[in-house]
This record gives sequence, structure tokens and C-alpha cells, in this order.
Amino acid sequence: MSSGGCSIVWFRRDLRVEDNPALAAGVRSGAVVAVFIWAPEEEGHYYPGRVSRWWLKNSLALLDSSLRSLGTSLINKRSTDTVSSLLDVVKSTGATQLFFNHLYDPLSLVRDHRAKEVLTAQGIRVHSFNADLLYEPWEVNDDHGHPFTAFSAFWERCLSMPYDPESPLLPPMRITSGDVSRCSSDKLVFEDESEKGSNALLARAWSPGWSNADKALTTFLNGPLLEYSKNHRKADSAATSFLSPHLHFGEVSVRKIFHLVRIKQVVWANEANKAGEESVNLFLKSIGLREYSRYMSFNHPYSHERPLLGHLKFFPWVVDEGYFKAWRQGRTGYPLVDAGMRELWATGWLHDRIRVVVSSFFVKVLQLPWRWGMKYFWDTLLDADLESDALGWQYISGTIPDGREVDRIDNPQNSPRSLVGYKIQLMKFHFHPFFFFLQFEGYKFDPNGEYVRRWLPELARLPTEWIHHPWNAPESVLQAAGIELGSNYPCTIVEIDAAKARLEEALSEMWQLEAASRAALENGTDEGLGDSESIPIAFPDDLQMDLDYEPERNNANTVRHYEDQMVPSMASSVFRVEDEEASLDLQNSAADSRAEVPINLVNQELRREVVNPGNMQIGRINGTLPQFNVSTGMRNGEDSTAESSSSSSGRGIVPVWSPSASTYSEQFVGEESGIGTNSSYLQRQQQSHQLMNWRRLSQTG
DNA sequence: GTGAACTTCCT
DNA sequence: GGAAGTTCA
Repeated sequence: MSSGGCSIVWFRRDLRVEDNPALAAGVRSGAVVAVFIWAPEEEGHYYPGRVSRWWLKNSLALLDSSLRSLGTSLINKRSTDTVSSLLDVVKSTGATQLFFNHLYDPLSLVRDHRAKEVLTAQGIRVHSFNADLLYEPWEVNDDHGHPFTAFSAFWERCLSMPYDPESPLLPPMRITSGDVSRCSSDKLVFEDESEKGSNALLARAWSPGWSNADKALTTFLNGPLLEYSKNHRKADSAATSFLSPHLHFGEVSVRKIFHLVRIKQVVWANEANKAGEESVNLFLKSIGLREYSRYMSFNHPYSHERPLLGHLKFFPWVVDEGYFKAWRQGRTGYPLVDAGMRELWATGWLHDRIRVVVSSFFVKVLQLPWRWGMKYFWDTLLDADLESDALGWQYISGTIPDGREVDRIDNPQNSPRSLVGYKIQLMKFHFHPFFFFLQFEGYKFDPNGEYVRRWLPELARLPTEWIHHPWNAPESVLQAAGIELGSNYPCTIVEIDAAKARLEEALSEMWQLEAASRAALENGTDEGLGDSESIPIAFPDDLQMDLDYEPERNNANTVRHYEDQMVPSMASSVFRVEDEEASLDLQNSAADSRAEVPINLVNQELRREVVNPGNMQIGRINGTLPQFNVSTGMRNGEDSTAESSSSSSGRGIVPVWSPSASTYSEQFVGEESGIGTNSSYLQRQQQSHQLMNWRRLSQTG
């Protein structure tokens, strides 16, 4: 029912015309104005990295040309305030409706909710849809109606839901363009001069854009998918789908992938093609992990900044800039790790297996704070994806709940013996697979050393026998290969045995701290002890790659720009908000005197962004911070203006932040419940935290 | 009812 | 490989 005015279709990470529910609904409602708003400052320190911006630029160009062939074009807006820009577009086009597809990262959840509120208040009808997932997060629950807390159970349920995911929609036949004569389109700049040279190389390997994504999908389905299971262990194989960057920007619909893969599954099942079936299941699992990452982000919106299991709060991370740099540059002395890091820097891509290798090394051997690693991935990966990367790093760090710890996490009421459970859990994650793997098994990813030789030419002449552990090679062999350890290839930055010992120490320290904190809680003493989570917020100042270690970068002027990607210093960001909210926090802490695990600065940081993304104020209601509400209240169309796609159970739901308390996720590491006390702690600690910057931290490490 | 043994689960 | 859930004597 078109009401005279046109409709805005707001594109974000759904850069496709096929199976795009928001676009389809907009087109159905009449004339359409398609809009993309570029407001990267709103992303805070998750300002997209260079390669990611390159992708976006190209993807948008393709979307625009597709829209043009259908009868309209893409209006681009450069903005520091997405919601204001939306309003501007509404006003200049006389639009009466807004259509968009859901996103699930914490910032989008807040921003989109605000957009909906603001536009609705202006009399605009807002409709939002699921275009990114097989099922919306709130559709998938266990038998008790609670969200799942373990991936496997979650995925099993997804695959056996009583109704199938929506069938993919065809692209619109044509689009009637709304009146954009008074709505200008900005020229968006996604790369500066210094970045163009590096980016030029990307185009040789990648083709962004929805139609290319579709080709990549077809290629994969007709080729590598069959061998996916067999090949996916190899670092080098071409068996990956290479769909992840396409998926990140929504150039291809997960539901389309799912449907097509399932067709293959049926065919191969009929043929009793075991390898094919296994491959399909494995590939679907990777789709499932992507779904789960959104699920986690929705249910635990702090999961990109805070461990979901509390014990890691007490892990004494090694805050060592030198280690961090060596890891980034691929100079750790572990060939497989170094090869991976150099490939990442040179190409923006890393095979999934190698991601696990380098990130495990980061967390378990170097024991650097995982958020640094995650941030570096964010800056360098072509398919950087907040939710997926958060899930991945939390997994590597062993902080993903496995479904049993849920009701004991950070809950003072629980019996001390649950500690044992944590302990073992973490020991398992840390010790078991990795050290073994590093020493003996790593080679199965790259049995012939081809991968290492490609990315570490200095090791190319080393016989395969030694290629993964040159430190064991006889001197004569090294000499013959032209290698001098410590000179043209580094000695191991940390030896395995030393790392193992240090890890044991670190873990026991962690348990002591946790026990002490627990004891303090039981005594009603405040705060407890050390909180290593205050580290990860800081990010070293000089995240500059040394140019001589960048194989693909011959131009000395192509210095990477990190200023815009810098994690704000604590002094400059957290405390500004703190000041504004000082009085409130006092109230909160008085009301919430129940002793809590101490402050989590990370939480403060998210809060800063959430409360104040790009200088827009999101109101606090009743003196509390916006909290994420997954309670059932909003299921019943608390939001009457929103209309979900056509999902039978999904109608009326838009992911929403609201001040209402009592969410399931409270059970995790004080996501909500900790806010009040955290703030008060912060306030009291203000002085000391203000002084804390990277340098100071590095001295303590 | 109770504890031992067995099963199942673990991005 | 440890712990919660289940079965069985």
C-alpha cells in the first residue's frame, strides 16, 4: 500500500539485488530510492581496514550498476551520523517508508534501533528484514526456550527446525526510481593515495560484487565442494569456497547458498557419495559457525570485547609490544606461523586452518591479549567480520562456554568446586592440541613445506624434513640452505618448553587470582584482585609495519594508516563518558551493592561507543544504560512499525536495545549486571586508569 | 534412595 | 579428558 511517497531502501551489508528482502519489499511498495551511507567513524576502533574498504568500494560500484540496469541508482552519503543522514534523505525525497535488512553486531543493533525510533517518530514507516541468516537469533532456542550455549546443539537445531529457511527471492524485474532530484549523491572515498598501490594488487585475485559472488558460489558448488572435506586441512589447497568476503558484505545470500548446497546434498546422498556428503556437512558447519557468530553477538553483545567465560579475566596476559610486532611481521621463528602472517599482510587472506595456527600461537605461546590479535585481523583481513572473528578468537582463547558452565559463570553463589571445572576446561584448551600440534602435527597442513616456501623464501632451500622446525636442523643443513638462524631467519621467539612452563605459571596465577577474587566476593569485600581485562582495550601506538617486511609493498611511501584505526586511549575516551555519567554511576553502585568482579574497562569501552557512536546521544532511560533485550517482550510486536520478512515466527521483531533488565545473557560475565559496579569502580580508579596507557602497560608486562 | 558405572558432550 | 546426566544394581 503505497502512500504517495516513495520508499527508501537502505543498503548496508546486503549489497545484492538478488534475495534481498528489503529491496524486494521496497520495490513492491512502489518507487524506490536506494541509499548507502558511509559513516565509518561510527564504528569506533572497528573502522574498516584498508582491504575491507577496497572491497566495499568495488562492491558498491557493482551494486550501483545493477541498480541502474533495473531503473534506479545508488545514492551515496558520506556521514558522521547515519541516522541524521537517513533523515536528510527522507526529507529530500519525500519518502514515507524505510526498508532495511538486519545486522547483528553491537553497534548496528544500537544504531538501527535508534534509526527506527527516530524515523518512526517522524511518521516514516520502517520495515526490517532478515537477509543475513537462515533463522533469526530469537527463532532458535533449546527445549526450554533458552538460547543455546554450545555451537553443536545450536547447529543441530538449525538443521532440524520445524520450518525451512526462507527460499531465496529473485532479483526485481525492474525498479521504479523515486524522485532524487533534490537528493544529491556524495562521492565516497574509500582509499587514500597511499593505499591505492597496495590495493591494485587485490584486483588480481578478487572480484567483489554480488554477481561475482554468485559466480564464485557456482564455481565452488560445481567443483571444490565435493572435495571440501578431503582438502580443507591443507593450508594451500584451492578447496576453500572463498565466499567469506562476499558473505561479509552480503553480496551473496546465505539462504541461497544453503538451498543450493542442500540440493547437492540430496544428490550425493542418493548416489551414496560418502565424500560428498561429508563435504557438504563440513561446509554447512562453516555456514553454521557464521550463523552462530551472529547468534552470539545478538545474545551477548559484548562478546567481541570480553571473554564469555569469566576466568580469562584473571589471565595475566603478556603485554609485550615486541612479541606483538614479531607476530605481525612474521618473525616468530615458527615457519608455519610466519608464513601465515606474511600471507595475511601481503594478500589480506588466510586459510582457515592457518588462522587457527597463528591465533593459537598468539594466545597460547605468546600469551598476548586476544583482542589485539582480533583487532589486527580486523585491520588486515579481506573478510574481516566482527562477529565471526570474535567467535574465532574467543574459541582460540578457550572462553566460549560449552553449554554447562552457563549457570555458574561468575556467580558468587556457586560452589567453589566448580572452579575445578573451569581449570580443566582451560588447561584442555591451552595445552592439549596446540603444543603437540606445533611440534609434530603442524606439518599435516603443509606436509611438503610448499606453503612455507612460498611465503618464506629465505627458507626455500631447506629440506622438507626441517622446514617446519629449522631450529632442530643440523648446522650443516642450515648452511647448505643458506640459513643463519637469528640472522636471515629469526630464532624462535619463545621456545616451546619455555612457553609451556610460562603458560602453566600464568594459568596457576590466573586461578589464584580468581580464587582470591572469589574469596573476596564471599567475604563481601569489594572489587577483588587484578583484572587483566583492563589490558586489552589498549592497543599499541605504533602499529606500523616495517616496510622491509612487506613482500608486496615496494613503494616506501605506502605507509599504512593506522591513526584512523587506533583504539582510543583510555584517557581520551572512556573518561569523557565517565564524566558525563558520574552521578548516575554513583546511584547505580549504591543500588547495586552486591559485590561483583571488578571493573571491566572493555565494557566501558563498548559502552562509550554504544552510548555515543559518532557523537550522537542515545538516551539512557531511567538512569540506566541501554541494555540488550532478548526477552520475549519484544516478540509480540512491541514495535508495531516493524514488519519482518515473511517468516512465520519472525514477524514484528527488530533487534532492539532497551533498558529492560533480566535477559538470559545476564548469566555471562556480568554483561549487564556488572555495568553499575563497573562504573563505580572506574570512577574510584579514575586517577590510576587515566595514567594507564600503552607504554605504562608494556612496562608492567 | 544411593552410589557406582556408563554415556554423552565439548568454536 | 573432565563433568553432568543417565542407568542400573
